[in-house]
Amino acid sequence: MDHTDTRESLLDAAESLFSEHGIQAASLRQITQMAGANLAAVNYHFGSKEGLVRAVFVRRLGPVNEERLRLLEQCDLKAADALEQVLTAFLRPVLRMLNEAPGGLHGFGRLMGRAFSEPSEDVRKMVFEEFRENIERYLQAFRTLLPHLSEPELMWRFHFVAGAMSHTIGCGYTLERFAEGKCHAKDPKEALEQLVAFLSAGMRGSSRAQVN
Amino acid sequence: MDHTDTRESLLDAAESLFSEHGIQAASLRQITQMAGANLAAVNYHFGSKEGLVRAVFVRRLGPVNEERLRLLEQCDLKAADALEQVLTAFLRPVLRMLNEAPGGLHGFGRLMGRAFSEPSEDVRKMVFEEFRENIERYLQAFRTLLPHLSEPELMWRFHFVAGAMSHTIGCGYTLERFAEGKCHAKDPKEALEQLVAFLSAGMRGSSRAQVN
DNA sequence: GTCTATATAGCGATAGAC
DNA sequence: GTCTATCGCTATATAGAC
Repeated sequence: MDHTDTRESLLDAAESLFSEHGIQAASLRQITQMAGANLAAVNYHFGSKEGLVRAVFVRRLGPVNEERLRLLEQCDLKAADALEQVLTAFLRPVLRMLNEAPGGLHGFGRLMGRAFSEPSEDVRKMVFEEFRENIERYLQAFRTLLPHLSEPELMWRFHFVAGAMSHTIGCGYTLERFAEGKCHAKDPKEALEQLVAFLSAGMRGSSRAQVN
Repeated sequence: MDHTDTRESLLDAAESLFSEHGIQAASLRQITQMAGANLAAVNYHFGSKEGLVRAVFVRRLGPVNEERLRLLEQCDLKAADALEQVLTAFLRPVLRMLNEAPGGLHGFGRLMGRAFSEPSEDVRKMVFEEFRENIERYLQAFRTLLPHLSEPELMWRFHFVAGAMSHTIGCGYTLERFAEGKCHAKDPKEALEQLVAFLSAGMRGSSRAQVN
């Protein structure tokens, strides 16, 4: 079998099994069996299980984060709906990727939803680094659009944006379960519309709520 | 050692190690060693590792969810800040519990943040069931307060509320990392204020954002 | 109720033939 | 680049003495 074919088969199988069972629980034996490859192939191509994990994330997140930066540059920050434009630029690439990737929300989506809270320090660090440039550039855009927000408020609100996105991606099945057909968590257009409506209002909210 | 002491020690150790290493990766050997108990004690007291996992979640979530229902009943749904009151009733019990539990955000918080996206179907089902009554009662309150929202909009927005909460609880370290001291993710008062300000604005947002 | 000892099984990684 | 075979280790679970 060709070098590239085996590599890709291993990535496909790993993504699928990491998503379904978790990174820790998916064994190299299962992965290589599903990929139709030999057990030793993982260490040959990726050095270790850790290397395979990294490659699985980078393959999907690399293009998404590049597209995010491209779309952000195309936003008109002077427009009345600039906030909606920026949020859409942030959210659409990942929703599109999940819609196109095999397995979608039930594949890489579930894995992605767990990425930030993975027990493994190495995995979390890697995913965070993959997002660092996006975070800085988008924070700067929000700072420009919402100059009345204090710096901590800005950080918190971007954190909540990430939370809503992450939850939508990783826990869509929860919404489906209690919505009983009223919502379509797997429809990227519906998800994007609902996310942008909610998050733009949240970002624009007045600085302080009364909490007793 | 007394029956209750061993049981509680096992729950404490399990909570701590599940939080740090993940449910799958924390072994009964580590847990029983930390608890000062014998390896066989887990199977004696909880039947299996699965039974121990369930007991760890129920011990913390039971009281939180009861308090949520109690606080919801005390909300004045006719007040101008009714939405803020309801959101506070939903969020405060879990933030208080995390502040008081040993380890706080780095203990049960991290475990809690992963609960909805756990690979194990059994764990997810159990956690979801633990929340079912809360979800139904709070959805009803939001339905009353925001009658202009369509049913799917209501579901989506409650989903986003859960996402922001879950992310705040489980991924506080992410906020701390990129905020570089400007936010205090572990301060329950600050977290609650920021959450309520953002989420109440999001819930009140107009129905449809323009998405091109 | 708690202990030791062990049965049974799976894991990641690697050496070395082809 | 792919294979077989195996090393060294850890896991959950349980049987049976105390």
